[in-house]
Amino acid sequence: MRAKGGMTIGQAAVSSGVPPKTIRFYEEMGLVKPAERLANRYRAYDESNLQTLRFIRRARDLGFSLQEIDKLLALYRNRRRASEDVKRLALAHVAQLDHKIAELTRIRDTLADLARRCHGDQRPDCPILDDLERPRS
Amino acid sequence: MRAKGGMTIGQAAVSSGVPPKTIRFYEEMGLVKPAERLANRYRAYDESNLQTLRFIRRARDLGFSLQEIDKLLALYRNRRRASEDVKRLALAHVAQLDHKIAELTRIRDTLADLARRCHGDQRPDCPILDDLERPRS
DNA sequence: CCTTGACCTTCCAGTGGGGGGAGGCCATAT
DNA sequence: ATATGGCCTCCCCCCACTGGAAGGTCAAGG
Repeated sequence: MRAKGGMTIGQAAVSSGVPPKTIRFYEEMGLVKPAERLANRYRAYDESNLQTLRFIRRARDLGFSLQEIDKLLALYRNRRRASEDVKRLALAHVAQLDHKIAELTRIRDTLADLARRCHGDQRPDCPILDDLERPRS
Repeated sequence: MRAKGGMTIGQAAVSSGVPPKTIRFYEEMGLVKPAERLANRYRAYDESNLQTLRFIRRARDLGFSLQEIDKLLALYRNRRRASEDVKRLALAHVAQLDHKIAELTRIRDTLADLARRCHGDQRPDCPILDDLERPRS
């Protein structure tokens, strides 16, 4: 079954860190181009495909969306890219992250404060429920 | 159409901050009990329903999942609840938030560092793409 | 009386990023 | 010959909604 540099989807999954289901999903979404097929219809992957999958995996770990990754891949493959374009994408994502972190932190502090003021005993009085119940103007 | 304390789903939506679609969704999910119906099959809401919807809205704003809100609502309605139980739910959620914030912050710092080291000009060299390309052990 | 427009109703589909599992083919080891 | 296990496609599920289509209901205006 195995050609010289070829591997099945399972091998590619182990080697790239992207599960088989997810690889098929990326193919269906058009994020990666359809894999070559062996005579038995099994998908075949080589080092080049693997590199792409690892790239995607790392980008996902850094929180990029699949849309953003699509753009990153285009830049990655374009030898005449301007690093300016990559940097702009990255900084936009940093800004998104900052926004999300700020939002979660605000929520976290509010909730921690409410919890701090809650006795946490057998009595029913609870500032947390009081807050949830209180109508907002 | 309007009974004394009754309002339509649209009025309830404005007054609670929960959109009509979402109210129906909560009903279908069993998070709120099915609304009373008028003769014309329109859902009817009173102050009590409104209080529940505002409670849910606030809890969602604080990042609780619908499952968690279901538990919070049960505690809210139980006059013999122990504030301990509410506090435990809240602190578990704070812990989740802390975990998420730490993760996002780690990603943010990694990405900001890569972007800082990228020239961001017309040249193709880019530490960000270099990082994404690099195989992980 | 009729139309318009703003409501309301139900049902279906899609979002993002996959996971689980059915039912069937293929490859290898016993 | 058969038992495993990997691969194939296909469809459904998750979360928490959101949008849209098709149709019922109601008040106001001409």
